[in-house]
Amino acid sequence: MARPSTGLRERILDSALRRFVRHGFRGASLADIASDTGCSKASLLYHFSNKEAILAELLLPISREVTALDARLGGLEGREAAEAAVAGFVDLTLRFRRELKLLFDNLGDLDSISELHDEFEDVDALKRRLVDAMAGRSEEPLDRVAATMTLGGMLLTGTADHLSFDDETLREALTTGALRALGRTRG
Amino acid sequence: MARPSTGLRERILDSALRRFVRHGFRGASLADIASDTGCSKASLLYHFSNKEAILAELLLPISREVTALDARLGGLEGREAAEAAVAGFVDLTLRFRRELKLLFDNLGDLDSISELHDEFEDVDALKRRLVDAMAGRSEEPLDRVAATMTLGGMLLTGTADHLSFDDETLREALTTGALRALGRTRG
DNA sequence: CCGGTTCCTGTCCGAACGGTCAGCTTGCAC
DNA sequence: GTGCAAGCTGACCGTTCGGACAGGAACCGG
Repeated sequence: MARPSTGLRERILDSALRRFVRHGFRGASLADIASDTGCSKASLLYHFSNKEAILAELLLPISREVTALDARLGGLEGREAAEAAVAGFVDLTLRFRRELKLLFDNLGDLDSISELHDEFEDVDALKRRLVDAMAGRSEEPLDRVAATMTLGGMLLTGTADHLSFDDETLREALTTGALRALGRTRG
Repeated sequence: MARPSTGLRERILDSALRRFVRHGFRGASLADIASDTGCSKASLLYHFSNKEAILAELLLPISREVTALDARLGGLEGREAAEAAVAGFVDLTLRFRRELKLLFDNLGDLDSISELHDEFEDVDALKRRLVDAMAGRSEEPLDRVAATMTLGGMLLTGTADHLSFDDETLREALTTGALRALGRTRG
């Protein structure tokens, strides 16, 4: 179970990510993560000041990427916004499959985690802006629902164990499906 | 907060559903639900044998409906299967918005809840069959990804607070979006 | 050989959890 | 009035959780 050769800290993050995604932040206990890693619970808390710090470190990279994507989309309108949002989100989905699910599945818990407040202040508002861009700034129900569907689909697709396709196939399928749902067939 | 006029049991279920959806089954405590309902924690456990029994009762109606839908789709193939799956799932989404999210968000916890085993034995397999039908029994990556996207979109849409459309508008938008994503434009 | 730092752990603790139980109140049948 | 069942509760219990802490082992510069 334990592979003492690699850094313990990295192995802790790896176990924690797996446990968090599977059982949720609250559902995964430090004892679980410790036994999965092959070290003691006290050892976790030597490397990380507390449980939230582990989550914060797992979400740090993707939080930066999501924020950057949000900023990039800020100046775009209509079709440009929609296509850029889809492309950007597909990219994030592929690069951070599990982290993305972790982020959005635990939205409710996040605002009680002070350490993450510096990174993204309001994840819910961020989500709304992403949906807004994906809908091409349209207020039409169909566009907004399609955008929400697309976002939800990405999250589910990223961690669906029954979708064992390689990255490029998945990217192609996600992009095509999203643009279709949004009524913006490619070309 | 408390409305003593209505039956306490119904109010408990109502509070529990809200709390479970917002914080997850594990994340919502009996004390939370009790204070939300306006009664004591002991009172909850007078009406329900334990915490899981509350969840079981909340999920009972939708579990029947999902199982029925699954059975109905069993004999269909191709385009028929896909369209029936979309129509059926859109219907479920509209009728059980929060319950549907509750069901799929807590898949991991469900198999440790013995009381629900009689209703649906393997929720994960059920989900896979639904995706299979929605993909029109196709093995193509695009179809399967689109089906997964559609399913994920329904779940997110059902509880998205920023989609305040009436039922018929939402039904139309969900159906159209799903069929588009699946490459089966209506007609 | 020695003092210090780094890494790691066993053990303990308070808080929060789900759940139990004796007992209180109310209402109703007789 | 009396007995009894239903509805409800405060107080309590065992377990599990996140976290604190003192100390051991290994390494290293002097």
